[in-house]
Amino acid sequence: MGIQGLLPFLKNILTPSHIRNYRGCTVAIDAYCWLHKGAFACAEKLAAGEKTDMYVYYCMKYINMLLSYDIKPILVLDGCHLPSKKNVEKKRRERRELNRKKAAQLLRDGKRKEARDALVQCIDITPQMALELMNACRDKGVDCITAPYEADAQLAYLSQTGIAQVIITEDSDLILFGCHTIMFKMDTSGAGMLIQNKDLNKAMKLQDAHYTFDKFRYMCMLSGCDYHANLPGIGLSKACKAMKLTRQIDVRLILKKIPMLLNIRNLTVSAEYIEGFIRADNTFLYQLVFDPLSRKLTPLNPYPPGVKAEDMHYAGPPMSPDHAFQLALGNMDIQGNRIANFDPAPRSQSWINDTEKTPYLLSIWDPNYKPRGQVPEGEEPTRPSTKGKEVLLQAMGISKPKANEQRRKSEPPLKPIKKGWFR
DNA sequence: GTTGCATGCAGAT
DNA sequence: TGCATGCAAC
Ligand SMILES: [Mn+2]
Repeated sequence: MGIQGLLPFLKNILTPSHIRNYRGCTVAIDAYCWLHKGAFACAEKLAAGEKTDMYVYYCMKYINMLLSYDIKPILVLDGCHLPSKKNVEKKRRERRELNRKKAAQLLRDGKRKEARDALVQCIDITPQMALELMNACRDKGVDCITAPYEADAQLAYLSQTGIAQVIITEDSDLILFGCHTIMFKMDTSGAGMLIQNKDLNKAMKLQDAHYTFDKFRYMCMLSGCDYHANLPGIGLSKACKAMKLTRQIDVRLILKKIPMLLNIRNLTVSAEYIEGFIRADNTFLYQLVFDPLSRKLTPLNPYPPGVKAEDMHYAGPPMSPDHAFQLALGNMDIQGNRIANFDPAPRSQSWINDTEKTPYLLSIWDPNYKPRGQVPEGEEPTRPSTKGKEVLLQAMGISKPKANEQRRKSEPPLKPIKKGWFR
């Protein structure tokens, strides 16, 4: 459910943009956003259990648009359920169940229109539906990766490692996870609203010297997040005020001072609240993700000294490397059943000609793949200006290059990757 | 002004 | 997977 009211809170730094500004770049997609919207196009059939692939076509409409702008899409899907999110998932299940019953009653009353509206609210995206979309994408040479846990953290990892220059989502949580550049509300034409991590201090109206990304994240968490409730009566505005008033950096001390900072007498911050807050913070910082290059599980950010994955089961219980890899490829469902036999190896044959100069256009599973890196200062890139569509498609193993295509010289390297440089 | 909660909604004909 | 909006209450 993200952070309630965060996007309106950030309206000052949300800028209209178009995905064509990222020609030649890689864009990672929060696939379940599209899947859920696409499922509305065929809600009756899905609810009735009939076969339909209308939701696949809905998503491919976006994919094809991205390809038409010479953009390399990476589809990112949600994986296993996160212990930290137990409450939220329970709420969602109850909501779907409520709507299922409501639909049945309305149908008995003969109110077909209302019944359909309720029915629409109880459909769920199954792993089989996600697999159908992955197959359709792979037929077009589009990379897919299933996160070990939340797609949120996986997308942030792709952003921070310079694999993806833009993240496409509808979920405000992605901002807290530390993505550099996010496009919200992108329509089928490619228009959307862009937000950049480097602008967050402006939204809080804090000077650079006093701003830290930690403060921003604490502000959001104080107003309530999927992993932890807010303090009663505290929303984004008051949380922002509190974070502006303190120069403290210790989370525990900040939390204890909240009633004083906001001058709220009958507000107590229990020890349980503080410990829950820290677990939630660790879930944002250290949730397990899958690194496609090393093909291993890794925390989104490096653990502090002395901390191990076993210490943070709530941020994703560790799983075996092979399990994580097969899950990432979409070959294994979250229960551990084998559901496909996709082998990324053959794709490395698409390593030809100009892809030596653009290894970031290869499949992320290709041994020769290299991330493109960060766009300097988070600006919308103007390079490469006219790299032909043929190069991208060719690199992705789709079409042949034109015989007399004019070639640009190799581009200067972009800013090297430096994880966490913005903190 | 800010929060809390209930309600409606996402596509396509 | 999520957001927007309206309105009552503090
Ligand atoms: Mn989320």
